[in-house]
Amino acid sequence: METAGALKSLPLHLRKSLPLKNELVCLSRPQIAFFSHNRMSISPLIQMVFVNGTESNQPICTGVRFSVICGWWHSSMERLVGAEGNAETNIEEITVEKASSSLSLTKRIADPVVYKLVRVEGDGRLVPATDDELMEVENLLEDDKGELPFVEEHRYPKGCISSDGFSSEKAGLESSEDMPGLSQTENMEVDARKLHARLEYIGEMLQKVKQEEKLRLSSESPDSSSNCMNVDRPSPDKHNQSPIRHDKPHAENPLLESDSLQLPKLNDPDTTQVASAEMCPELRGSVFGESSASDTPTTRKPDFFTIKGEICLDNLSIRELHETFRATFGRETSVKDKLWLKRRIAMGLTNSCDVSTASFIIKDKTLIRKKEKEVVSGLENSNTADGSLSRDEIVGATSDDHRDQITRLTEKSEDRQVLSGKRLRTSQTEYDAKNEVEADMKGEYLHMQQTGAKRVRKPTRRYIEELSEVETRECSGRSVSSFKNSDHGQPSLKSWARPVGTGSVDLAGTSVFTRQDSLEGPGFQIPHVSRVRRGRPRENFLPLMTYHSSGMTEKFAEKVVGVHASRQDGESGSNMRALTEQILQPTSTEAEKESLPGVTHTVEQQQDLEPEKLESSQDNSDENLTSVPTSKSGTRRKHHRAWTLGEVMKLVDGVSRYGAGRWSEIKRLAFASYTYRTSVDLKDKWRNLLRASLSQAPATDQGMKSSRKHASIPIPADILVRVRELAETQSQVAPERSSCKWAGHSKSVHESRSGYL
DNA sequence: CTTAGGG
DNA sequence: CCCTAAG
Repeated sequence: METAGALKSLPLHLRKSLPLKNELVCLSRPQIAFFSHNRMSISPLIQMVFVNGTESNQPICTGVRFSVICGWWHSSMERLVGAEGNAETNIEEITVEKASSSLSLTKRIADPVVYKLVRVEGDGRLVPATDDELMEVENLLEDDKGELPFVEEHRYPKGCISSDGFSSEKAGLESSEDMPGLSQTENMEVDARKLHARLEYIGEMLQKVKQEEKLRLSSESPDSSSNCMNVDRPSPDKHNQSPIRHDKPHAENPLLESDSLQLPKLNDPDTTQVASAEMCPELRGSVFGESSASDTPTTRKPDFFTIKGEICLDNLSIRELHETFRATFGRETSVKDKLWLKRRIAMGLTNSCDVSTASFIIKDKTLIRKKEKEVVSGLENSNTADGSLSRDEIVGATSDDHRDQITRLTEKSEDRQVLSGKRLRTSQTEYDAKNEVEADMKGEYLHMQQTGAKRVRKPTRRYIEELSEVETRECSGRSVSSFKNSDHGQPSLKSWARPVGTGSVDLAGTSVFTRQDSLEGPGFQIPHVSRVRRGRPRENFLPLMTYHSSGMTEKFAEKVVGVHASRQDGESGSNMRALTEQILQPTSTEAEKESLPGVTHTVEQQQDLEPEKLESSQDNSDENLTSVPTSKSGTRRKHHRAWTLGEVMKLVDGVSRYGAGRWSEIKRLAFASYTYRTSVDLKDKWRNLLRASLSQAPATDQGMKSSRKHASIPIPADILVRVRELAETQSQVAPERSSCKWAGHSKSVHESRSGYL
């Protein structure tokens, strides 16, 4: 249902939505598109689908399947996916024999291509990408936007990409620059015009939205909402074949869409108010003030829309931002993060990825940087007078340098403070840490010189103890909020309104949260949907989580469980850890639920190489349950994944080939296809195997191998034997490593050592 | 980041 | 599996 709707309503001009322009060659013919991107972090499940939005509501989806090959993005491009309006129906797959077949398709597809990011489910259904996925892609693309030339809307089928046509080599990427196409200037002019048109359009949209909101606030008349969005845009670019036009018919009734779409209620006043109130207190005024001043809803121009062509995103409420977003990109968003929205819109409007600023006033397609004007003047000046965008800005130098520069120089602006605050803070802490380390090292060095002893492994400090330390430090000190934000670039997160500990943690729930409140104040936040903006998706936001729960967990543990004192005691540690997990559990679950409505978000990547038939079934079965590599949802414990026989054999094989201890190599070479087995896992498993083989050594060839109660995989004796043999071999080859290792288990280390010496 | 080891 | 210390 939703899927179909989303697909149908696809007049989405998503091209603006994704800063793909640098990386994505988007042709009028749908068959050519590629991701010339040297990144691999996007889940292979994310695919680009080009949709030709015809007025007849019969979109034709043409998809390019992207896959990760050798860690590079590579469009395998062997097929198009055609879809009738209803995405529920099975999608017939049309194999395309490269360039020639395009003709038939092109006939039907004359309109500009718009595209939408979707996932293709296992059964072939197209599911609109979640905003998370979108963000993922965006973040990716933002990262190295500078690497590629701006290639846009070539008219040539030349780009028809064979799977090896654009290898992942950078040389391949650069070649895109040489692609025949529009001259850059021409291209940009066109683009500028489009932008202009869009801008005006958006202005009016916003007006309408405002009016509508007022109407809605004053009288809950339902028909007003349906009317008000009928925008009669005086298209200013009649001479221009702007794609906007094609968006128009669909954009006429966005409200209807918004109701039917999967997106969370835009109309929910609670959402809006809460969000605006909590995230940007300074904006409350605009929200409320506007509602009170709603007497002439007909023609009065909203405050924020001061001059034609100038939009101040800063003053917009979430809802308005949503509308703006939709007007800009032609699609909905459920993201409630204002900063994000503003950035995205700004990106779309300025056609630039460089919206590092935090003040979003868009004028004439350029971002007005409030306080940075002087500083970045060079950059600003590079914008040509006619509003076309300078290449520098688009393809600009390394974005990070740039950004940092800006950031450092402008720490005054209120808004920006968060952003720069983060940066400064990190660098500060880094600095501190470095110093500390240095001091540490010095101390240790001295110590070593004095004693001349070997470096001794410090007694492991369990993490739970560290947490308690953190807490005490926190109690005495301060700077809680800063820490909280330290890992997400976005200052304003969704605040966690509802109590987390609903179900399972009832006991703890109350005391826990009151306590937390007393520590942190009401702004207790949990980074449940937070995105790590840069870098690969991380799985360890555990530090964050544990941080949040640190205070409570420990106290709770002490009080309720009665584990007392003796932090060194292992049991206490594990208990608390269990508690931690228990408490954290509902949180992440909730988070998942919230941001992935209805879609089975299988994070597990679909392997190109099917691991092995032995475990393939098993893989599929618990694929959904397994780990949580997504950047959000955090790290729950990895779902225990039983080692299959095949894996064990592979491991043994790997050890025999590369030697025990070369876990990373084994992982790389033998376990490349098993994403879920880390080198550490291998090591652990080997250890266990070793142990098993030892314990069974005396009584080998018995049938007892399977008699283990919960041995998920009864390791065949022969394998164990082989393990033992291997172990011995290894020990001979590399004695110090393995001999001590397993000799130490049964015998005293001393003994084995002497034997070796 | 990788390895080793303890839990 | 998870976590940490040590290279």
